[in-house]
Amino acid sequence: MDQRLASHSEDFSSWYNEIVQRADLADYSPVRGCMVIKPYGYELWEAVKSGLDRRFKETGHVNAYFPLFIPMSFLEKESEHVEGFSPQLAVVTHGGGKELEEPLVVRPTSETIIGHMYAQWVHSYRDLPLLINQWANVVRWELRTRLFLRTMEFLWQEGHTVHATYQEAEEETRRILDLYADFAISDAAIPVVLGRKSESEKFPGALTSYSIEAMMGDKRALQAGTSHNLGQNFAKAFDVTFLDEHNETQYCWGTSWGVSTRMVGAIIMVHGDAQGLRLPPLMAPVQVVVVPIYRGGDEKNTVLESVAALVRELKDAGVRVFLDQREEYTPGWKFNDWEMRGVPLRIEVGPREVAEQKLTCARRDAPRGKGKRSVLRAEAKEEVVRLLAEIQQSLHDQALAFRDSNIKEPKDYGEFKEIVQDGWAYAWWCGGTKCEAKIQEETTATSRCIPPDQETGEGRCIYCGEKSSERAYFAKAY
RNA sequence: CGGGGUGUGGCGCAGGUGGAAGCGCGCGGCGUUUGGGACGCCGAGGUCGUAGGUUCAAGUCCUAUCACCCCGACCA
Repeated sequence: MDQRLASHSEDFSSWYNEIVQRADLADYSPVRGCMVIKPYGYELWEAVKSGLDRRFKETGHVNAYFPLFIPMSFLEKESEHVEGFSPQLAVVTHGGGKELEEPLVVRPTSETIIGHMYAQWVHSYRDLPLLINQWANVVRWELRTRLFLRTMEFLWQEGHTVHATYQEAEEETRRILDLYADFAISDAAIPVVLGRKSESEKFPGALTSYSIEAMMGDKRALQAGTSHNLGQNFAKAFDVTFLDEHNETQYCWGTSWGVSTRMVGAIIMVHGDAQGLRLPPLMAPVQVVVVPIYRGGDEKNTVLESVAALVRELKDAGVRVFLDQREEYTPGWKFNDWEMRGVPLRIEVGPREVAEQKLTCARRDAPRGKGKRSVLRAEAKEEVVRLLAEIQQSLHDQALAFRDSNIKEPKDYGEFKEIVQDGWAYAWWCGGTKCEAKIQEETTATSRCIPPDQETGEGRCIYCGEKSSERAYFAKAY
């Protein structure tokens, strides 16, 4: 096998496809567009899950599970929703050897079936808010797929809440958006921008959609999470009503929000470099790999003994550490292998280290060959914990610097067109669907989101020149 | 669905004008090795995407078909 990886800077797309497979994250399935998530990749997903799940619980949400199959008629109850999703539906028409009276849709998202249940569960303002999340798989018949970024079946969480007022629903939508951003930034070390989606980019059936957007290593944008204010659309379609304090029947106000296995793709594409993955310590299945180095049998015993104590000590400190004792590979081979798998910190222990009571630590976030340093054995625990925190921060800072240096504010449309060929544009925009469609047609870039709380002001739409009160990010997106 | 490309051991590939299926990596065994992708010897592994056709003879030529990948449109 050619041991070099496709060029990160020149062929990002191939680099991504190769690294996903070579780092053992996922594999292609026999079914087009689907993927097999391998243990190392699944551990990454589990890190995403636990980071989010903890935050959901802290904000009062509980988990539940709704069925995979949804009666076709449910989808049809909300017109924008069915229009948006019908091209992407997988439909079961037969079961038990017979044609079904009503086809069952394999859920592309669960607003409808959850709306149906909520109609039965909610009666009084005292039942509100209802804050439920589910971890599930969904299916969308995508035309063009890519491991983790867009597969026909993917794993995600979908939160579905109902509230007594518009205000509460809007607050929930924004709370979750902030929660997503906090997870992305603090845990995944991905600096995201957040904001409102344009009319054409919003979720089918929503009043308002918000998203977090991240810049990948090739400067394209990736929507890494969405939060929708559904208004009363689904409540009206499914008759989700409650009696308020004045004994009057009201429709509930709903939200829904999701983050998927795509987040794993984002982690790969934001942090990866020419050598392979670079995982933020908080996400990394293996935070520290220990590579023992020895020649003869005597050395081996001494080194392994020393290393065993080190591993125990780090484990006790709560560090996810792996001892690479494989006999069939040389240390050099292991260095490359673990660099490709993105392990944040590598510790090399040979006779030299044992004799000097030291460790050699190599940071994955530093340029290749530059991150080695010597650490006193006695200070191993403290140093490792400190280094991991430093690496977490450094990966974030590198991604932030990269992102910010590739976002530019165009003065005119000519400049805009150039900017979005290789970066993001932050530009005044009238918000018009026509302008956006034209921009997409001429540049293939789309609006990513309109940040809230932007400095107020007035400008001219980058495309049509009309007076505009808001700016939006525009970029080519995945 | 439009445009481009590729199908040959597990992976990456080579196989002008038809004439006994090869190379590298990986894999198994034995031995020597081990501080940035070690080496030697032996060995296993392929109905050349599929179906037709031309021919004494097809990986190679013709026809059809399928799959996958890349670039767009749909999308988390």
